[in-house]
Amino acid sequence: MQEFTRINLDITINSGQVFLWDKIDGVWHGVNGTEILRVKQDPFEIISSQKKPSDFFRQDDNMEKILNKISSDNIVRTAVERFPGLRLLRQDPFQCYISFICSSNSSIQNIKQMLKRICQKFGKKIDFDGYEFFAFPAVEKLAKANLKDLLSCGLGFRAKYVKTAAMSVHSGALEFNFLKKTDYKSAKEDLKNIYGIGNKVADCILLFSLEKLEAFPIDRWTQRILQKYYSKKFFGLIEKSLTEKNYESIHKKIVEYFGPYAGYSQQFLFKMERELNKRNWL
DNA sequence: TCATCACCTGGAGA
DNA sequence: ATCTCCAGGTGAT
Repeated sequence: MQEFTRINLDITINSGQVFLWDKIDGVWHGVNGTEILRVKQDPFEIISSQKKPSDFFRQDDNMEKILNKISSDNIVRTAVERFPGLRLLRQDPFQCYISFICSSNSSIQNIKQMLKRICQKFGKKIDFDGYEFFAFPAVEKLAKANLKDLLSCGLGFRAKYVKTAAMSVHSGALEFNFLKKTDYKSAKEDLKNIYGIGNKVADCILLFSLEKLEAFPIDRWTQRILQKYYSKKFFGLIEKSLTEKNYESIHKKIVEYFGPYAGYSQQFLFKMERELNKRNWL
């Protein structure tokens, strides 16, 4: 196996993309929609509870080409050299959608807790690999959930977002399969019409579950990164607050500069900066 | 259009 | 111990 195709599970799973993964007896197990995945590092092996091949790790991406392309930027190249096994993931869209709605103004620990409780309360129990798991709930389950039950999962003010957002999917107002096919800009507009979704959350959903590799989520960390390493390149944009118009013009410049795989660039930069400022966020 | 603020909750630091 | 502050934002004013 070539070095650039080698996926590092620890690094990838601990890169802020997913929240429902645990290492059990040295083997990673995670919830992806209705399936449970069991993933071993060496030799690399993915087993799904649904006994179907999984493309969760985007094994179809041409990493040689992508890494080569994004490495034309020196900072990104450094990050790629440091974390060559980092990958974007291809998540179940509904789970990703709800996960990042829950992420607003919260910490990773807290997000994990909320999502775990949501699964336990609303998801189907699955026995797999000798362990007990809870799948991510069906759309209908969350769309019809009581606000009270959602609150008991620790969602707080996000409970109403989750309920409403699930209803939008259930009613057919929002269609993930359509968003996958349509272009970045219009998919993003559709997502942002959902109660509880702004620019940052929309970009996470687009990048992590809807095949939009040019999405570049800008949060506090990304802002810090842009200010630290790219203040000259994006002069006049990043020191302002992230207003609606400003976010859009930054993103435009970002795609101009980082290219069509800007989302991959973001993931590497993000990982490097988080690691640099490492505290207790695992 | 733009800045400020409240918001559930849990953990860290004073 | 109790309090304040803040965390990978969003919506309302």
